[in-house]
Amino acid sequence: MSARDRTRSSGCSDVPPLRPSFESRRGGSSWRAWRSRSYDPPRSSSAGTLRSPSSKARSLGVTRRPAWVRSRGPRRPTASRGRAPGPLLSPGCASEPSMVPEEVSVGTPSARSIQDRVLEYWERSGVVARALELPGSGPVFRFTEGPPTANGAPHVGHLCSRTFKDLQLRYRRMRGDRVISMMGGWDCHGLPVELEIEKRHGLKSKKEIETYGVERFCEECRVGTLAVADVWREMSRRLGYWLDYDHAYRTMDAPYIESVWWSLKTLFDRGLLEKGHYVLPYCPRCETPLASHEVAQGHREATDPSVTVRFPLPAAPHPRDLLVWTTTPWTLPANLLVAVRPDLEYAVVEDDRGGEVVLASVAIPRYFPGTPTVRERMSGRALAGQTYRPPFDSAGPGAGRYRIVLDEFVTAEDGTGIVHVAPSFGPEDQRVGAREKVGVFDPLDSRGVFGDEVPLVRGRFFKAADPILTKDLAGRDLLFRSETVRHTYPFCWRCDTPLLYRAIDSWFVRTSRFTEALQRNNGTVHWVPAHLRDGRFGNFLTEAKDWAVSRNRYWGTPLPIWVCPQGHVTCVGSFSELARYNEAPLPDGFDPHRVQTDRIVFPCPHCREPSRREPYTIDAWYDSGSAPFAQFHHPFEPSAFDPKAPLDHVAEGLDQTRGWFYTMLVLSTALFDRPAYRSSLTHGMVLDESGRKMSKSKGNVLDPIALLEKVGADPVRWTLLSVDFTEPMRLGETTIQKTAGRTLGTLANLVVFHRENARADLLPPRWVRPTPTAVLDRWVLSRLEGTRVAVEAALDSYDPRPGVTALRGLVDDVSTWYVRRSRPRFWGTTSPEDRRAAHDTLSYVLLSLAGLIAPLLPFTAEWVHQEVGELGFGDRDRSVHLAPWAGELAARDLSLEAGMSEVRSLVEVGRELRQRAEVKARIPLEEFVVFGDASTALAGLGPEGELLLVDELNVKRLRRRPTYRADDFPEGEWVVREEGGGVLAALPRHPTPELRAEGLYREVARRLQQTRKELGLRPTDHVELTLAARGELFQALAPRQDALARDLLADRLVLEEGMLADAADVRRWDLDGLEFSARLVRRAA
RNA sequence: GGGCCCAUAGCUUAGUUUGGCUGGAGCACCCGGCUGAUAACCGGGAGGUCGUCGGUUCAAAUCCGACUGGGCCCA
Repeated sequence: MSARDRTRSSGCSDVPPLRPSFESRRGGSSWRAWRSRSYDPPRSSSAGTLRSPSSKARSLGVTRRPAWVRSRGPRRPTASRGRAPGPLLSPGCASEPSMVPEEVSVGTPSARSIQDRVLEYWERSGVVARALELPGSGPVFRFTEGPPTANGAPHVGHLCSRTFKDLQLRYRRMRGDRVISMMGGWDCHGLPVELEIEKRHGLKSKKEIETYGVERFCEECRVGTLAVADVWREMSRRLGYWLDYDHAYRTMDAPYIESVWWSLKTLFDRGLLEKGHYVLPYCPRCETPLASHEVAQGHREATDPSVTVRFPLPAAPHPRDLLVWTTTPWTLPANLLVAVRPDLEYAVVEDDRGGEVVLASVAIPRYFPGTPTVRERMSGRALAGQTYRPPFDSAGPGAGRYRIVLDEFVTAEDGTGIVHVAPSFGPEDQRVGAREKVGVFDPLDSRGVFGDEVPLVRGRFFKAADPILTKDLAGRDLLFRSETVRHTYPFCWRCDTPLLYRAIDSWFVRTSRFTEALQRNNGTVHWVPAHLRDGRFGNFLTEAKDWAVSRNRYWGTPLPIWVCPQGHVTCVGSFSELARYNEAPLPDGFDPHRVQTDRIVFPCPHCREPSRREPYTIDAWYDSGSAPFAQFHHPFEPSAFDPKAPLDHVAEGLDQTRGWFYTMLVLSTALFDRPAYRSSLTHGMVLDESGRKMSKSKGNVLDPIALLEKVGADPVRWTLLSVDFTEPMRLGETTIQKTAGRTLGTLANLVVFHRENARADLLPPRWVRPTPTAVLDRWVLSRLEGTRVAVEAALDSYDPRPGVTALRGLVDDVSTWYVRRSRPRFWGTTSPEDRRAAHDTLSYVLLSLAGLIAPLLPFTAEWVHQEVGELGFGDRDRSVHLAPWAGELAARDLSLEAGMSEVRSLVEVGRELRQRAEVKARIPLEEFVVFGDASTALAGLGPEGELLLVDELNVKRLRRRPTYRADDFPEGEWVVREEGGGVLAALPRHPTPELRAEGLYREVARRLQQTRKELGLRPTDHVELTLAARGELFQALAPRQDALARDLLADRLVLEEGMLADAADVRRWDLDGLEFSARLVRRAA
């Protein structure tokens, strides 16, 4: 099935209205039926979201406000208990005391249990597939999943890139963009796969592979390549990374390869694909050259020999030797020339055995401690042309060999300023050798082993030859100095074998011919972080070297180039073209991989002599760089691919600047003359918690699936979004708990609060925009809208961090101010209308918030959406991830937000004053006085603002005064807070006796409530209470017996002066010296 | 040797583009409060040479330069 078919088959016509409309579901039996459906217990036992209520837990919810208890309807049974719901009361009956045994959901579910429940819902209801099939009606958003190597296990770094990719995909889907495409992808070719198979069969070289059988080998590669695909899918599932894995593209599929062939042919036709014989990094184990971006992945610290060798000058009047420095003694048998820098000064220095040595003047201190005798000084130019005796005679005589030549590449920063040139083993060496026409000499075979030309080390691996050669030089008195050096040396990025540079036949993409176009195209890319564009990545482009794309290997896209004995080159760009050249149809089910393709020998279109395929495969990075078009089998099938349109977004780790980001840019520039992507997000490496790189040898590798399993996906996501992801970041359980726990925990608590309070009498959730009047409501909605704007701007600009900061602030404000200040409203202490308003506002805020966090925290968002929206995880069409992105959510009122900030800072001032006056919060004070500007700012919020302050500070009234006069607030009676040279606010030092009594009453009531709770009483249980107190406490309680009886649901209350005699059921308290005791028993029903 | 980036409290960070009120948060810590979000919530406190030095400026975490430490890349 083609991608196009997939898009068409989405069955979009039956997609329901996206925004769940509560109104349309209200009323009548459908509402009730829908609700009861929501009680269906989760099927999976692990999906229990809510802890089983313990006996203690069930007893919570004791009340001191009977009115509230009476107004409260039946609670929902806990889902985890799986019981059928009790009879549902209509809203009209809700004011009657419930006859249904109450069960209380206690505690806030963990991120883990939320995740389990949500995953279960998504999978049961097919939400993922539905989201991926959303047709979209907006602009096209182009995306390509960078194909991971399908046989390497994912690591935690992949969690990072996938979090960023997923949030864009979710956001764009919610915006209604047509996302092209969400296909998963697998990078199936190349050394990683081959290595795996080699290991499995103990194959150690290409020769052994050939013996084993190339066809068998490739077949095993094919089968083995997706061995860990399931691990990747499981990681994605747990992370909530939604991608179409059922239709993932695979770089080994014939249509994919055909597209790659098309691109190679296009490059070939444009003269950008050519064969050359150049010095390349070469892996002797894999027996193939590598590209520079592959080498860049494998530099490592290593210890190597550092030898300085005498190259005698036979023509000199005295014994005189050139001093030549190298860290690769094994290249010395291949030496053909020595190079010096023309304008550099060289010196002839007396050595300690009466001879002379030649080296750069600046290098003398490196080799001679004191002040050696310098016999002569000359420029490098003057040395040129002299011949020397090579350290080994392996290469034999040849025209122009063993001369001193001039070249600017020589420096004297290290070594002696005299460089040995082995044209087969270094890029500069090759250039110089070619210029001097001395030919090449390469004594190594394809496995890096010395052959007969160097008997001393015949059969030795090149690295193993170093000590033998060095020892031999020493024996012949040619070793001037022998040390070791620690430096970075390249190793094969897959098999960890030390690489060597050697001249070899290879096919090249002539990247160096279009570096300007690469830079131009890169210049249009929106990079996050921005500095990469002109910094690291930009610099890399200016130095782009030709790309060696051919590999002397087996399992890969075969290079579609056939050559005849006359040297005519035919590049084949499609399967049908191949059949045409071959003058016969291709076999059914043609597999373009090596064995079948290698068999095809066709008559050369120029001379009819047999053309055979160049026996190379290509760099797997070329495969992945082709993904944007090859996943669509472009240009062979009509598809959503547009040659003119770059991808809108890519996101990967920093290492991919050299990898996928680079090869995509090269190919898009060469093929389509445009950038490959409009925006690119790059994240740093993920380190362990102590900041070390994760590595197997250190044993600090975090398994991504285990991590998700343990702490949950959203905490991981939130952590990655909260830290500076552009730099290396530490990640581990502790970090995640610390970083993500707060916001996610608070949000979950808000939802639970909403369930336990706002929804208590079956007020339906509020999906539509409320029209608030209360100042708190207007304020929180304004904050919500501000947050929406910030999140949207952040996601639009591909850097989610400002949005994350804004969301964190909103959650904090809703919890610590809106809900806290609105609590009495929620339990109906104010008025039914106000209660409704608070409920509507909170449910609207939470539902809207669910939408805003949906791209970032898909699990939490779904849970909030389902819980607050009372959807019960029942309706597959009403996932938050099928809902559209919100437009304007509420009116923004910046002066209101500023005024509220003023109130909140005044509250802090008031609390500070209370603390200084040493009056507990529970004891009311007469008034709070505010002066000057603060007073004016407060006035802007009107009486409601004052009320917030009065309530929060537990004072009887607020007084606003334009100025402070010391006489009015004597120090003995007032505490004041100064600020900016004036007095900001004042608070009485002492409560009035009446207020103190009121406070004492509340102290006692609170402790008795606690006792109710401890005795396991339910909120509706009535009690009998006997209470005894002395002195001031008795005086405070005596006039408040009715209130106490009401608050505690005490049908009988006896208050005595004195203390109750000790007994098992008598409790005593001591309030700072004021004692009281009580007997509280449950009244028989 | 060249280039890019990072450095704010014990930890994670906002503020740096566009210089300006005593540099904000959260976690952890200490003290206190609340007890119908409770293995939660709230307040207060302590904790900062904004890596170091120098420059520009009336004014620098913010702009410029050098250095130190760390990360990455190239050679």
